[in-house]
Amino acid sequence: MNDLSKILNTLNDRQAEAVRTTEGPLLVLAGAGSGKTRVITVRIAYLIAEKGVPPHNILAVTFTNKAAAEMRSRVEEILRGERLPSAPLISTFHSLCVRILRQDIEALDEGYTRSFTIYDTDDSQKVIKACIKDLGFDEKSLAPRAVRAAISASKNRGEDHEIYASKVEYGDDKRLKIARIFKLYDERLGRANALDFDDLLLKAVRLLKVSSEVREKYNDRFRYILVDEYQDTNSLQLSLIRSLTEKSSNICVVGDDAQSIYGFRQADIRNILSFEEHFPDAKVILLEQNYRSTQTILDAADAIISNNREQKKKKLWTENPGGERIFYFQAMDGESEARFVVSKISDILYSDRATRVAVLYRTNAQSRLFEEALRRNRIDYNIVGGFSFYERAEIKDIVAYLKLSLNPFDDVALMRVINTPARGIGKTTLDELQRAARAAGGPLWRTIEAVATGEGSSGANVTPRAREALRSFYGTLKKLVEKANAPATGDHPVSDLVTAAIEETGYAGALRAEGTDEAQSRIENLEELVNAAVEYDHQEGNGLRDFIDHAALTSDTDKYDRDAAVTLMTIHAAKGLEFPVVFIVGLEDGVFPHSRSLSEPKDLEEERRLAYVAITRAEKRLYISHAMRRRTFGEEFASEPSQFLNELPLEMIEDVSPGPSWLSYAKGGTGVVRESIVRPPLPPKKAYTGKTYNSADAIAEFFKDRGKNIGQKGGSAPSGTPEAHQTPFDRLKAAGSGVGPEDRPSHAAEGIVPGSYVIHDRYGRGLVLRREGSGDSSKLTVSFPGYGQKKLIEKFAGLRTE
DNA sequence: AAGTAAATTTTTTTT
DNA sequence: AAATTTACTT
Repeated sequence: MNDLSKILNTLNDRQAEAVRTTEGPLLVLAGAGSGKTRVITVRIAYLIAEKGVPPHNILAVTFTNKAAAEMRSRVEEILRGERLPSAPLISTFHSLCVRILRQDIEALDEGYTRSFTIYDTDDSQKVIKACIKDLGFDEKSLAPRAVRAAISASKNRGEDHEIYASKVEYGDDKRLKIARIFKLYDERLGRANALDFDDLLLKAVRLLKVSSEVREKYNDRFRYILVDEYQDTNSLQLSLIRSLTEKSSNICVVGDDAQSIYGFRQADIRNILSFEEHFPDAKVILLEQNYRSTQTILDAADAIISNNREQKKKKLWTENPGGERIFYFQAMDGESEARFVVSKISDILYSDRATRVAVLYRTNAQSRLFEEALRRNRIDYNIVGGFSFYERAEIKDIVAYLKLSLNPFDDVALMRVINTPARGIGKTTLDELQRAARAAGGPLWRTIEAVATGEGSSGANVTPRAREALRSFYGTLKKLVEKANAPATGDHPVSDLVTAAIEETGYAGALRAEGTDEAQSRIENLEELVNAAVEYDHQEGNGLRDFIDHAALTSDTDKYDRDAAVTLMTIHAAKGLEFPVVFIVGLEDGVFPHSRSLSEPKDLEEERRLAYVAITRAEKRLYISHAMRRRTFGEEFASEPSQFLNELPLEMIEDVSPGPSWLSYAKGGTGVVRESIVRPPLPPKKAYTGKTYNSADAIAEFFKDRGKNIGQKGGSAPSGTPEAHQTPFDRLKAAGSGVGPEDRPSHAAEGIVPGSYVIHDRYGRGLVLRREGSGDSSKLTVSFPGYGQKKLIEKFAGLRTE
């Protein structure tokens, strides 16, 4: 009996069926922790070893490099010892498209050549910014960022600028402008022989549509296709898959609609829900047995997700024991939350050095507090996301030189390095060059060439000094271009080219001359880049182009070290991973769920799925925490517990907060009245300026206020919410404004403190952010979803509390 | 043209 | 609070 059949025997019936169903369309609906990756990897091995499918006929597509790398190594593990004639292609959607386009983009006949450049988000935004400026539009009303997002969304729906323009409604001035920017942007990208991230998909899809020859070629090549995380595919990705499966229809997709969390990238959950319509005669297999988590954790996840309307009913079950309850911690502020998490991590690592812990947050910005706390305690950690190696300025500079050496028409790269290091080519000169290039309708490089060589008319009027500087820059770059394009016989290794870009451009020289610590660390980073190139030369050695593509398409997520004891990352980045111990932090309304998701029920459901993903990462133990106050943009705000907390059954939560907490309130309402229930109202934000309850003064203040409230007889319960029928959420919310249900004042006005909600006749429900003044002249700043922040005179606004 | 001070912005989530 | 962009000197 060989290894593979041994492995097959360890699979459950459903999993084995998914592996053995190799022909025709197959949808595997795989719940969290149901052994999805195992099924995919064993299936690939099965196709090769059992069915005799040549490996290069197999394509597996993932969303992230991390997932692709993981899959590759696990397939290798299973097939260890087998001698294979070729390797299956396991790739992300984006690298697959790059691969196709590098081969065949010329068949698209849109003027692009195989040496096209890839623009990252940053590059695109620069082009868009320039477009806005050149069209004479106002940057205030048309933020480059927002325009980029609109264009990207359009492209991900498979719509180019013409379709976008055709959908603009009459009189919609803003979209009309965006349509014009969109058009100009695409023209400029075309002229620079550049594709943005979205174009990679868009053009590949179009190429397969336009050229039956190319389509046939890849249909013949990829006879067995697998797609991971299918619930996250968008319409472009669906088109791509459909084009590639015209002949074989051996398409296996794996996913979980409950884990669809990329709607913001136009992922369309209907792709997985309608798979059987898109691919007739599809077979569907459900994987519902969870091997990862305790029953408690699954129950918690189920409790959250069952608040969603849109979902395919699935019931996860496990043979694992019930396990511990979920630990809950309420922190005073973000810092104390981080201290709690780190002290727990410290305990956990002390008792079991081999365990792995993850801290999961909604946004990257939240990582800082945890990093600081971990560093203070000298605990090593691994952070995923945020700033990646390839995003560092010095790395991007050198990569820009390298990109230019392959495609000098890349205007963005050219502008990036033309005066980096400083060569005396200033703003005046650059403006003039850009103007001239635009007038000539050609790339910047041509204009510079004309100025530097004196051949032809550049149309640019530059000072003699600038001309001299340009001549020298032109010479430097020209040499780099020649080196990169040297014939294969005298081939330069990539590392040589990288070194040349660092040294011969004067880049390293300028840094050394600086002599600061920062410059030193930049030099070290560049050394690391050279090391990466040396490594690359040893391993793959597919030339400079591949190296640069790799840099463009690699996010830091594949730097993820699966053996690290402590990992910090966003919930998005954690998808597909599992950890014995998980901390979900920042469970506050506005943070998680994110404030931008509160107004649309659709968005809120996606946040809920995100919560589901977060919870189901945990194997044995789960901590959830939130802070009462949090600093954002340097200002401190009162924050409320996340509504998701209220969706958890209280009996499965264990409170480990030091004093009374929201949870005590919530539980108190179920019959147990604790003495410590009464808390002071949260003072208006102003009273805090600079102070925290850590300082002695503030603690004194705390007790002073506390004394006032104890024994105070509360008024009637808020209208429409009889106490007996309060939901846990209502109870928590009452606590959220620092006012227990018993203590709520009868007059609405006095209940309006920052952090509480009010109802306005016109704007509806809003969150009170700030209160200024008192009595008749008091003003409130209230944030109304859909209307923004409003400043209201309390006396005239006619506000009601809930 | 380059360096400094002041003003403005930043936080979803990712290839 | 930190980082980035713009406006002002030299």
